[in-house]
Amino acid sequence: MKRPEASYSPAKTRIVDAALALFAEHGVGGTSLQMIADTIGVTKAAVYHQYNTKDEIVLAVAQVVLARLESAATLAEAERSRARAREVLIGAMVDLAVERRQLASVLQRDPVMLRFLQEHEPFRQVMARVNRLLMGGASGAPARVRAAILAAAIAGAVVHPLALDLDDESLRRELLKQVRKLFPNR
Amino acid sequence: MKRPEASYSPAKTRIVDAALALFAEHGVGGTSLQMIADTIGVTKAAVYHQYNTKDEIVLAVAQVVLARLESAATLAEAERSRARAREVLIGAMVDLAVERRQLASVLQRDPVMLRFLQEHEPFRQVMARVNRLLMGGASGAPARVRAAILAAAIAGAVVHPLALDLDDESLRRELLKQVRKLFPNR
DNA sequence: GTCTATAAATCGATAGAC
DNA sequence: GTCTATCGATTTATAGAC
Repeated sequence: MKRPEASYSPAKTRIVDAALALFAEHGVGGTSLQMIADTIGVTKAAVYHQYNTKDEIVLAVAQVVLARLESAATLAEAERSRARAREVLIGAMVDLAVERRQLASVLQRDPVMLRFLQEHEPFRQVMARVNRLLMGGASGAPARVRAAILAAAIAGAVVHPLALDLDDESLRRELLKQVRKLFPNR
Repeated sequence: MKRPEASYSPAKTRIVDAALALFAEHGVGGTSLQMIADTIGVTKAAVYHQYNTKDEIVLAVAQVVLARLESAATLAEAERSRARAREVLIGAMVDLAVERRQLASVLQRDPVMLRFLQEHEPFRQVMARVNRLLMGGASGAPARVRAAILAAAIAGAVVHPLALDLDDESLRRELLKQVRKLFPNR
């Protein structure tokens, strides 16, 4: 990922925030620069002054989203056992997903964003680290499917209609509790 | 949902098939009628002769996708116990998701499609039946979160990068096995 | 940083011939 | 059913003033 030099100007921050909200609602492909400009109350030209292309905005949004995931991965990798590492990462992923529900949604569900993550090497590396941690040392079909379920469940459940009217704390607790059932050893 | 009268002409079938594939790759919002026309080798006007608006195409795709889910729900509702009904539905959902992976993906993950499902009453009714079956009679936070996890995990895991190179049978078996762990009583 | 103005391409959608 | 041709709106993107 990018260095911590990723300090954004107020203008850029407003653009990224607006883009994230719009991406969550209309999808990346269904969000135009005009919509972003209207949301923050400026013209398209002002947006283009900060980001030269739409792809750069998608990139910036992806960076914000993945930065927290990466720091969670780094924290998890510092644990002594693989089981502890996985536990820490899952906890962080649940916290992140619940705290900013639409953020997780955009990251792991939007088709355009998923393509972006696969095509940009820095993102792929973060996802590879996360996947390795979730699989906990194994590499067979059970571990792969379990990791896929974990990632999909966390990102998907928080924006499911059934979870919409749950308060954050209830959702966080239940999600963490039930997701732990997926592991055999307890 | 619509009556079984939903028999499509060859032309309409080609359009819906192409649209489904493109929706999965670029998202609904990122797919134009030109892209659909190019994929099946005709002009936009030919597409418009079958469907008067883009929304009608999205509707047709949603109908194809939800028709199988609805028949699975009907089958499940015929079971005697709620536990059996849930079991049957989950089995059908896993089969459906694995068999046509991108189909499940588009249905439950695309932001535009999700909006569509919420705004059209017939779709909402099917989803309400599915959710009721997944919750198995309960209505509290645990049941809600469990149902949300189930739906998100099944639809999301089948298109997760870690599951891409698994053959259908392995994926189906593991997914079903692990998803069952979410239930306390066994 | 933000604006007006505009270019060039593409969007969804329609008319009418075959 | 499919085509050519076109409309008006919207898209990404740029030039240049303030």
